[in-house]
Amino acid sequence: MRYLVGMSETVIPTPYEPATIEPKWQTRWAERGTNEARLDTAERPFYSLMMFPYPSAEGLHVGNLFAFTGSDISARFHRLLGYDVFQPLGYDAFGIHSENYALKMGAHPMELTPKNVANFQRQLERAGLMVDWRQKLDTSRPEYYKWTQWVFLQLHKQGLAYKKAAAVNWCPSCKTVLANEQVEGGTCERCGTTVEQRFLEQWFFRTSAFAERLLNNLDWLDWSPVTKQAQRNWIGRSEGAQLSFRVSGHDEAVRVFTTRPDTIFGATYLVLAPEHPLVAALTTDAQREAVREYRDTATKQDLITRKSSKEKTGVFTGATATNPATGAQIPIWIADYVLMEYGTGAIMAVPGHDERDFEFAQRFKLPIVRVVAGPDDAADTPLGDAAYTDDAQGRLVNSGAFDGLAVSEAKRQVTAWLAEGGHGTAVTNFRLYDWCISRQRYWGPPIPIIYCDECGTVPVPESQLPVKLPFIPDFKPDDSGISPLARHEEWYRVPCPTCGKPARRETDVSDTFLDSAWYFLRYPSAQHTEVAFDPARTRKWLPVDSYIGGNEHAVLHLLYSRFVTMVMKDAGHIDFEEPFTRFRAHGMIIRDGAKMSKSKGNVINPDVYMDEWGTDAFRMYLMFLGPYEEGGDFRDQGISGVRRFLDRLWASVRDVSSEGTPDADVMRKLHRTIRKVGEDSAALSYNTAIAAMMEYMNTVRRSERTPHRDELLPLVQLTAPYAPHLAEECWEQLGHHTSVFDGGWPAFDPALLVEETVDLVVQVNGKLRGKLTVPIDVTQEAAMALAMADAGIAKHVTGEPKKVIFVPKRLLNIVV
RNA sequence: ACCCGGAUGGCGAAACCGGUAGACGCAAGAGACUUAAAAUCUCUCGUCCGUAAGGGCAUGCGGGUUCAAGUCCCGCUCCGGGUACCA
Repeated sequence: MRYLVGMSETVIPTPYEPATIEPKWQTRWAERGTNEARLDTAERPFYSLMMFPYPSAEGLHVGNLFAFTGSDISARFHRLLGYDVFQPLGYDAFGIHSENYALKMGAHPMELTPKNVANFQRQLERAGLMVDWRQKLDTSRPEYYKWTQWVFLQLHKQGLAYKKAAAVNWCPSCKTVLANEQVEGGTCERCGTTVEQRFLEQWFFRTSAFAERLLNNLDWLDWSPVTKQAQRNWIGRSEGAQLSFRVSGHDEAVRVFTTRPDTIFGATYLVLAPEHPLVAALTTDAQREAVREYRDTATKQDLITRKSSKEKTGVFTGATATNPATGAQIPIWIADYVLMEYGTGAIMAVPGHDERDFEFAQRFKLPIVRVVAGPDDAADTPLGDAAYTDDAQGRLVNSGAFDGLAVSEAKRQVTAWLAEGGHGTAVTNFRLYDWCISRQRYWGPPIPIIYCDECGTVPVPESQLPVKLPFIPDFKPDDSGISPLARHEEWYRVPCPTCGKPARRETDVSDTFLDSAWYFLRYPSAQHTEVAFDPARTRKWLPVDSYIGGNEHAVLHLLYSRFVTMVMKDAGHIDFEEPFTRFRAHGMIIRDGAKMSKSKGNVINPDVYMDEWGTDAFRMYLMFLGPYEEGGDFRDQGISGVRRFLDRLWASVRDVSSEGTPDADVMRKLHRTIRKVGEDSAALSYNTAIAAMMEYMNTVRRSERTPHRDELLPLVQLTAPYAPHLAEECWEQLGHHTSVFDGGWPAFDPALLVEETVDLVVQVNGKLRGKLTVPIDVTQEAAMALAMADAGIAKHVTGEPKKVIFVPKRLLNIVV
């Protein structure tokens, strides 16, 4: 350090003051349009997307900032690599979150939301993100939801939007229908109230028709494996057979889905879901009363009791069916452990080889037959107190001609045999169901449909969009189960667009997930008023090159976005069917080992930390506290280390000299650091990239010389994605007049990475006994000779070595 | 129950393909500077035995493979997330 406090020269070190330089650069970026992408003329477009927040009144959460910063670093890094990076951001402002908050505060969402958005905007601008704010979106603005409604109409046009009465999850507290995804363990995801069943006419999208395609494309998408796995599980493909059981004395057959057609010889009864349409027809007079009673309890019961009680219940219908394999008459039962929503709503029960059927059969004293034997079982080995479900080892028994076959082979042969006899076919079944998009709420885009007595269901003509959400003071839902809009005749009474006769609007609004299922298509064209997305812009920027977000959206948002994109492709609006080429799931920030929540009082207000430490230090700390894709534990003390690094960088840049030549050892370390930080930044290993920069900073300072300009300038560039304000300021200090982000990424010189010597580890019997500094290309013989010349090593080697393992550049292991 | 993750010093964490376990940072201790404190700088810092040299033990637990295991295999325990009677 050369702070000469004397008469001739006084250099007063300027301390690093984020409070001064951060606003300075934010203003300058805005003035110069630094963060704006060349939307029409970009040569190497790179679309960097982060999940947009819903603007809560609490303001920006650290979790948001953690997510955004990680994406921002990736975007800035790509820009430095020479890409034209477009990084937009907006607000997912519609939806139950916002509406519930307004209800709680006694405010109106139409007034509250803009305030929350403004607050978020203020916080986000502080965060120093490289966002092109010209393209900002707000899903609750008519300019946006006009096109959300347009998206609905495209689906409707293709027959992919339909209406049906469905049992829905009804939250008596939120007074609304919930998607299955919003129900957690039978309770409302938002308020924890026990969910009930109700029947309502709902709009659905045919997501299930895309199940196979949604599944197959996962094979080639560059996504985080965890996210792909979550989607695969959600789509839930299973192969099996659909089989028919003829009902004795009736024309009907009961169709069942099974993944174990090989066990049909052990099917000793059938079970229908209580809601199954055949129940009434099959039930015998003697059983009618018992069945009616059971059915009533089951269907009226709320979902939590029905699904959480493991105890099996059911009732006999009095009817029997023929097992097509054995010819036996088997009883038909109804039980609520069979779900109407999955498969055919009916099963063949094989108690010997299915745990649930086993339990049920025991309870109701139904016959249990073994048709699969394990390697240690004989055909008549009793099953004991559990079903035998091992399909990898089992072989068929008591199954006529199929005895002895392994399960997988038996599945094929039995299915073929049954198909020949006209009893069924092989089918693939999916767990994925259609997406219910109706919400009986206020704060969402009205579904653009009109009901006319003459013309039926009429889509609102595109020219009449948007169907504006009116300002109504009584937006609160009530338990009538209808939308608040249905109380406003002046709004819903409209002439039919086709015949002009009096008609009425659909009063439901659509699910928030529809808003976010296409927003990435809108960003590049956010200012276009005539189209949802401009064809040229879309061709240039989409699909998204990099999408980073939380894995909590693995199955809903990401799946719906993929679905909508496929539909748009099929409709000819775009020429790709997968919206996100690369997706990475980031981790979650916890505090003191627990998720942050208001009730635990461990919530972090980013403003406080940005005030105290500066935005750059806060950003960098968030990235340093753990692996980005795993998250980490937030600790207040941890920030000081990152801030110290920035202080040191600042001080070194102040001290820098252009005279003389840089230190050769420092330069070697520098080039290794450039390579490491580049690789780690690309891989989202931000914590180790930062560690490498710190290490290099230490090297520079420990050389105890005035740092040379060439030693520090590249470090400033490496730091830029992480601490953009500081980097800009240092870059300017070092004599530049344009943005550091237009200065490129430093290249490393491979020649400087070549090592001449290496530390060779010497082990005796696998134990570390010494280290030798040897030429990089040392031979085994030479290394051995050097090792034996080292007394500390030689004393462990008694007699002739039995074996010597030599790994060049790494180690020598002498086995005695 | 099932499907994913994860478990490494006092703490957050590193460790490419099996090859020096603990990089980087926090906290702590000692020292320098200071009237003093803060800040800054330097050093120490897994653990046990030993004055030291040196040696033993250590990556949730128990086995195994290997010259060599945090890393691979088998069997568990605990924690986090997701799904949940999916036939």
